[in-house]
Amino acid sequence: MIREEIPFFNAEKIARSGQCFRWQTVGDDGYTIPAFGKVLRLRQTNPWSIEADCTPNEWKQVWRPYLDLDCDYEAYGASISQQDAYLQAAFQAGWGIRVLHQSLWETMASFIISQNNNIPRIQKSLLTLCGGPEAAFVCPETVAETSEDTLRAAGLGYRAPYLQNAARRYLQDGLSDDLSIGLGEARRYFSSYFGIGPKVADCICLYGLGLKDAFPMDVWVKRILRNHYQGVFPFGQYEGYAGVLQQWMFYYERLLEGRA
DNA sequence: TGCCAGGCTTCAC
DNA sequence: GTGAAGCATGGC
Repeated sequence: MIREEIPFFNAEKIARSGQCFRWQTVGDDGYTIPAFGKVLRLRQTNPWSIEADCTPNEWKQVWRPYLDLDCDYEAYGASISQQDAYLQAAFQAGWGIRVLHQSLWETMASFIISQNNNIPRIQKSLLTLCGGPEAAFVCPETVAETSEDTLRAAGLGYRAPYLQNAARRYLQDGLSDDLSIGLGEARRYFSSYFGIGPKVADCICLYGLGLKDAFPMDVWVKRILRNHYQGVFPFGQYEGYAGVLQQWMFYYERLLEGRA
């Protein structure tokens, strides 16, 4: 059992932040977290500490990187302009939300399915595809060989061929979690997939590759930029971590609308 | 019941 | 390059 104090971590908000779709709640303060073929049981014992049921080695090798625990999120928050009342409020509301570093394939598949979709339905489709809440994430080999009709039956609708195509290219191009690539090249590469556009490509860069300059613009974020930034976010002030701010704003906006 | 959803492709202009 | 239509289907 791991017991650790973490200065900036809120499991409940992370689970509701729309970056992962397979976390399950257990009781009031517990979560089962499937990732990288393993399942972690994690409990938030108070606002600054957690318990997790894994070995110290697995904690260090798998879960600390996945939860991005070596990154100083307080410093990101402290850098927010005092003049930016909206972003300050989003930081307060999103306090404890870290940007998960997920497996590349899981991120690709999850966010291909997410397009023009709602979060409960994304979760349901992934549950069906993976075969259970704690099952390993469906692998690209399986998706590549599954019939399009079967994928449609999992609730993917018109996204079924997009996912199948992505699985085949992932395999053909020999992708893996070790992929090392810059943001510009990654955006161009993933946008070249049939069914992946600018938004999903940025989700892959941010959550799957840990490129924190990626800034996924979905309908919520576009609305925020319209209403609070005259349509243009000040990326220049937040070089290297604008994607983290995007995560807090996304969560905050949905919280205000009663959706988080 | 109708609108919406962590958008994208296609086609007209 | 920009804008609108069409897409599947459950959630609210």
